[in-house]
Parts: sequence; C-alpha cells; structure tokens
Amino acid sequence: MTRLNKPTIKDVAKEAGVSIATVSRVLNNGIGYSIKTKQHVLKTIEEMGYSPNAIARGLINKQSNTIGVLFPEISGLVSAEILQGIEEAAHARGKSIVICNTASSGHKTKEYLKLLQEKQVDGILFASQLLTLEYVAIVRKMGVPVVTVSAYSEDPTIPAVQVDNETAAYDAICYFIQQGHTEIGMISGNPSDLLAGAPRMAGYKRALKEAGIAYVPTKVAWDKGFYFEDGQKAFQRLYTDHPNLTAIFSASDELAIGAMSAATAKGLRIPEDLSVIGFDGTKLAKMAVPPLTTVSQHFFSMGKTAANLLFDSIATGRASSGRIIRHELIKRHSVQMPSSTKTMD
Amino acid sequence: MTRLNKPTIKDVAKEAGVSIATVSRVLNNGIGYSIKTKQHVLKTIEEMGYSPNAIARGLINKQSNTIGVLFPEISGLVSAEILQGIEEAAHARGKSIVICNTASSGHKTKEYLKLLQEKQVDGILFASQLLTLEYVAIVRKMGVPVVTVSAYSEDPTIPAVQVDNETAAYDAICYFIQQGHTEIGMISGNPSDLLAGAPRMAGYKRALKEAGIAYVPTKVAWDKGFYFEDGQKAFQRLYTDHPNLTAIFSASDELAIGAMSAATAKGLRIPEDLSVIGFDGTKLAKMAVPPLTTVSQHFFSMGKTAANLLFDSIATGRASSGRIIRHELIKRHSVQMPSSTKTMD
DNA sequence: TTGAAAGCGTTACCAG
DNA sequence: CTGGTAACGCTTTCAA
Repeated sequence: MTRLNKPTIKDVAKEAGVSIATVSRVLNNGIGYSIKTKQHVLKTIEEMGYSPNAIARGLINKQSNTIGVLFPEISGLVSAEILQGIEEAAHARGKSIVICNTASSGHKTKEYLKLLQEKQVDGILFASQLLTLEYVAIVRKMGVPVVTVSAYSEDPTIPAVQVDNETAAYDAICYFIQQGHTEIGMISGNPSDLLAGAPRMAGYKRALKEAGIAYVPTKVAWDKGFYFEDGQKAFQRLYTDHPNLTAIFSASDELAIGAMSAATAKGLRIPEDLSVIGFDGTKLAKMAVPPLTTVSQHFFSMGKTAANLLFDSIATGRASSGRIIRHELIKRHSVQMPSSTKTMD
Repeated sequence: MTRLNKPTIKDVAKEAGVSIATVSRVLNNGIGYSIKTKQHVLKTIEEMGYSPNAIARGLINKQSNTIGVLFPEISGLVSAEILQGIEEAAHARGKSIVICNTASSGHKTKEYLKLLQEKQVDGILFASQLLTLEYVAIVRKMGVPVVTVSAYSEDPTIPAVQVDNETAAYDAICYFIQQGHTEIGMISGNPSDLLAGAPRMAGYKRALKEAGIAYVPTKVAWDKGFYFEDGQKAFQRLYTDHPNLTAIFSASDELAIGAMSAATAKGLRIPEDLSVIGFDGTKLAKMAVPPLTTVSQHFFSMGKTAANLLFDSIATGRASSGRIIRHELIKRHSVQMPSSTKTMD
C-alpha cells in the first residue's frame, strides 16, 4: 500500500532538506530565502504534488477567504444573474462563495447565519432577501461586514446596492405618457414589499400626478408575488374593472408576460390594443412575443458591485457606503401610441 | 475596550470551571458527562455566545463538510434549478456548497479545481459541465469522489445523474407522429455535444425510422448553442428549405421559443400551422404563447439526487452508481394535429 | 538566509 | 464522569 495521504508542508520540507519555515516562506513571502533554495523547494513541491491546506491556513490567519450569500430562492433568473455577478467579483479576488437558499424562511435564515458563523466567513451578502433588525443584530455579533443587493434593509445604515425603484417606475410611466397614454394601469408586487412593491407604486403615482392624471386605486392590481401566474390573475381583475386601459406597467418581467398572456387570451393584441412595460430586464423580456419593453436593472453588475463593496469592507475593516445602480428603459416592441385616441373618434 | 475576540472553547471551559475536553464532549458526543455538567456547560455557552469554529474542526477531522459545484454558467434557468436541488440536499445534511462558474473555460476549471483542493472539499459535482479525462485525472489525484449532473463524462466510470436523452427525444417525436405529423423537423443543439446534442438527434432519427418516415438531413438545423437566438436562426434555415414542415422538435425550451417567435414573425400560427415541442421543462415553457409542450427533465430532482449520491459516496468511501432520472412529456398547447392533412384536400 | 518552536481552536486518546 | 495533552497543517516570531 503506497502512501495515500497527501503530502503536507512537513513532507515537502523533509524531502527538500529544509525547514517547514522555509517552505512556508517561499510559498507566501516573497523574501527570506536564496534564489537557489526557492527553486529547489518549488521543484520538490511540484514533484510531490503538494497543495497547501487552506483550512490550516485559515485557522492561523483567522480568515476563510469565503463569503456567504443568502438568497430567498435561487431558481429564478434574477437571483441567477446577481449570483453570476457576485461569482465573477469573488473569483477575481481569489475568494470563494457559499450559497444559502433561505426560502424566505426566518428559521432557515437564522440556521444559515449560524452555519456561516461557524464556517468563519469573512462577510455576508443579503441578496433579494429582506434584512430584518433581528438579522442585523445577529450579524453584528458575528463581527463581519454585510452588504445588501437588491434587498430592503430595516437598518438603513447597512450598505445597499440597488436601483432607484421609485424613479425607475416613474420613468416607465412617463414613457407611456409621452406616447400619448392616459389610461394607465399597473400590476404591482405586494405593496408591503418595501423594495420592489411600495416604491414602484409610488413612482407610478408621482408620474400620474405630474401629468395631471387622476390616480384611481383600482387601476393598480396585484396578487401574491412577482410571478407569471400573479400577472395573469392581476390582469383579469384589472381588465374586468377597466377594460379601457391602453397601457399597463408591471413590476416584473414575469408579471408583464403573465399579463400579456392573459390579454392575448382575451383577444387583445399587443401593442395595438394594449401597451405593456415590464421590470427587471431579464432575458425573458427579449423572448416575449412581442419583445417586451422593460426597465432593466443590470443585475449582473449589481451583484458584482455589491461583492466588491463587501470585499473592500473586509480588507479595510471599514463599512462602505451603498450604491445606486442606474436603471435603463429598454425599448422593444410592446409599447405603441394608443390607437383609439380621442382625436380618432 | 471590551474583549472583542469571540470566545473559544477554552474560554468556555474556564468560565464553566471544567476542562475543554468536557466542553467538547457535550458539544459532540452524547455521552461522557453528567447531566448536571451538561446543563451547566450549555448555559455558559449560551451566556458567552460561544460558537464553535468549523475551521479548527475541519483541520482535525480532515473534512470540510463542503462540496464544490462546477457550472459552465450560472445565470440560466437550467443551472439555477439544478443548483436549487443540490442546495436542498446539502442543507438537509448540514453540508455547504461552494459554487464555481467555469464559463466553459478549461483554464478557469483547472483553477477552480485547484482552489477546491486547497479548500479541502469533500467531493465535487460537475453540473452541465463536460468532464474531460484531464479533469478526471486531477480529481482522482485529489482523492475525492465526483459525480456528474446533466453532463457528459469522457470517463464512463464516473457516476452520472441524467435523463435518457435519446429516449426522451424519441418520445417527443413519437407524440408528433401519433398526432398525425409526418413532416417533422428538428432544431438541435450542436451535435458535437455528446449529452444534449447527439443523443437527441439519435432519438429523432430512431422514431422517424420506426414510423417509416425518411430521414432528411436538412430537416435538422442548429446554430451555436441552445439559446433563443439560436432557435430563431435555425428556424429561418429550416423554413427556407422546408416550408411544408408541420412540426418542429427543439432540443431546448429556449430554442423552441426562439423558433416560435421566428415562426410567428413569418405569419405562422402555432399550433394551427406549426406544432412545436421543446425540451427541459423550465418555467419558460409554461410562459410561452401558446404554452409550450415540452419534455421535462426535472432538474431540481436531478440536482438533489446527484448531491445525495455524492454525500453517500463521501460517507461510505465507495463510489456510487449513476441514476437515470425519468423524463416526462408535459402536454400543453403548442401541438395539434396537422390541419392540412392529405385527407382534407 | 535559515531553523526551532509557539500557537491558531478543536478533537480524541489515555489516565485517573 | 472528568482532565491533561498530543496532534491536525500551517504561519510567524525569535534566535542563530
């Protein structure tokens, strides 16, 4: 039976005929040994197939080079894009990330926070995940920096990376208005959602007000969340109450596509009979029929930015400030001027 | 300045007036102490807010309770669903997962493999990611188990969790044939893809052959990959060469939706003029207009199964065998009998 | 330029 | 039932 255990720094030292201190030095510090020793050590490392043990390193350095990322769900396009951004930033700095799917459950979240503490992660990212005061307290006790991506925090001092949701919604409505629409409905997420619910509705109201259009509460509908089915259901209600709507702004792309699907089923043509704007800018939007005009959030870049903020904070020991990531109205083919404008009568 | 450092097991021992061995025992073994000591120790742990250090534990136990998962991309629906399945299985066993986005790059993959080795992961999952002989060799040297999910391995001895792609495609085509179609085209992925390309094309051919329908090479088209745009482009070519096709089988949902979008743009109605079947069963399919009939792969369950196989392998030290996950034809509204059957003339 | 040794926070063995 | 202590693999003083 050959020696199955992987070689340690000790083995390398013995084999190379130097001390472990020397091996460690050529591995880490750029100094403290002769060029000749360096080459010799490097060669034996190569020959033995030695690989340093990050766990042992972590124990002594008191850092794991790992961050934890919490998501309420990971099987969606939004999460996936944010995650990809985070991953890119992490990899660029040689850090690794452990992902935690909390399923929006307080229990699972706290469980994960405990796990992350035991794993000695260097920092934590809350992605799309409500950061309650309770979580903040836990994380404070852990003593590691936190940042939030596309998430609402009950503690305003936590650095956040997000879009200006109010303005983004406002811009969408203004575009409708520019196109001549006045009968504008909205499919919202739950208004109790302080990140993606309430602010977008506020933007909708502000744009209407500035244009002198009366705000009619029943022109805003929502169901449970931000999903396709919610969009379908909300549209039914909207259409029943207000069949004369010429434009609908939806708080997510899925919501918008659900609405379009329900509208098509009712025989409405898009955009001829009904204009639609979505939100998020996921790849769903370009795949819709017709391609969906939407307010894009650049999730990839949000994830990347948030991760970098966190890494900076870890490195400097100072809390960073948040960032607003610019949104962008991507114009495709789901919006046109209302065909039955009064002047046509 | 209060004591900022987190308490260690030593601190707990001192505070509780016992030895660290005892504290360790109440933390790990269910035995070896009086009920009274246990309560006392637990109380001091609680009071001091002590949390065990998983890094130190890992060092001595020679395991990290962590697995590495490699994806060629993580911002897609398929990856996200697989990941969610893996996450669920991992969390259920108290393991954590570090994710690696290789971008299909051999360089990044090898870099990650090295990182995972240093992190002392207990096992590795290749998800949707080609497992080359070179990678197998590296992983063998690492001495940890590997399993593959929805991925092709050049080494057939590696446990794999996947769908029977040939049969799945075969079933889809048979369904077309049952509905009366004979002019059946296919939008394939790249045939050099040994997992999702070649086998699905083989299934297509077999079904045709069994039904006595001639296989016409130009009735199969593909572009670069499995994405929306590829579907659009491939459809153009298919339609130019064979405008009389009444049915198209696509090797992914995105491909199918791309084809539908291009077909709709040409004035074709679905399913009246053209029937379409997709592949994957992502949430995209149900959101299409009309809702897409598709061969579902149950990615969530594949991820979960693969992770569990890996954990078993880690625990027992024995390689497990792979699993075929049953596919399922989900019938929605993108397929109907060809309207212009010969008998109607 | 180099080596010896202390120590990071745990676990597990061996005495008592 | 309990305590002392070696060891896990590594980094980092401190001396030489």
